Amino acid sequence: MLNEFDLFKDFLHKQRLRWTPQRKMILDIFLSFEGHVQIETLHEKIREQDPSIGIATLYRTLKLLVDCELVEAHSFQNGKKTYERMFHVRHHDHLICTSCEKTIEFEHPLIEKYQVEICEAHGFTMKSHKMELFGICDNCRIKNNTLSFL
Amino acid sequence: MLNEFDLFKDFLHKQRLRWTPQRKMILDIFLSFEGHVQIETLHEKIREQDPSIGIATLYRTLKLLVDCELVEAHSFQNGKKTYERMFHVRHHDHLICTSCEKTIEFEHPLIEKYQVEICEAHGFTMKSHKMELFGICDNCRIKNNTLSFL
DNA sequence: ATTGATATTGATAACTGTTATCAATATAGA
DNA sequence: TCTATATTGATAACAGTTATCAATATCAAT
Repeated sequence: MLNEFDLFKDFLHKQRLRWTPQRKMILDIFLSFEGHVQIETLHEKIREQDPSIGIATLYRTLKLLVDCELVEAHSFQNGKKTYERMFHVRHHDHLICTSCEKTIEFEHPLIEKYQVEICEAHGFTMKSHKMELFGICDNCRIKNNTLSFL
Repeated sequence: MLNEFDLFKDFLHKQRLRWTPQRKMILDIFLSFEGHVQIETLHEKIREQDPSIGIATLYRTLKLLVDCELVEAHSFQNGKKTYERMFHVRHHDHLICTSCEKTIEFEHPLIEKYQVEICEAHGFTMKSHKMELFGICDNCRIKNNTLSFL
């Protein structure tokens, strides 16, 4: 059974790149997080373990991990990128309460199917997708109704 | 019938901010584009009409337009933001090429229907949603295949 | 129309996240 | 062990964006 380390090693080997302690440590620490991770968060954790590792190496290694498709990069409004594990993780979407920020994860096979169809119809090869539904959850709705009498 | 200019004026007035020729011109030029517009594109067009307008004013005005919900800001991998008209525009989702960043807008009524169902099933009242499909467009796929023979 | 408080402007310095440069060092195949 | 070369950390450079500031424009009150 393949794991991320073997996949990364293979990838490096095929590209005639090298397996180094720094790359091992960065992958190790990256995998210790779940969901979207920021460079800053990774950098802090890495410094704890070994302050001698430079920030450039972190960026370089993440780029390699993206190249070998173990990791996906996302951009957000504040200009910072986040990195997300892509291997051995089941895809899911998010339902987000705009009032209390509670999030629920869900999957919907039919929606996934249509997404692929849409991509194909436009000549795209789909790599990933992101769907976020924003609304008001039961709790908040009831709370708001109650408060509106005040 | 309200238009963008009136809405923006109202918004500024309520916030005790001022209606200026620069703000008018920037909104005017922004509306002359469709879909996603980059700061750079706007800046070029503005310089044609009035080279004295500074880039800072452009950024400031766009921020105001986002605040009053006439415009939505998006971030992409290359670190640049794009701005999208949000008023008098039918809701749509995005298909984004991760290679050349081309975006295509689409709608899918069935997906919208399922989204509502999912929200209801979790006791949410849906307010809005965002769906982005990431992939490789035809052009980039062909280009990459060709280059891989070199 | 004039006034005056203050919001806005353009120029540009500063800032932030990321990438490129480079000399010293580490890696891995022979 | 040896050697070609990939990698490293420090830091300069870079790009997009935001903050600063003195001069100017706006607009409500007069």
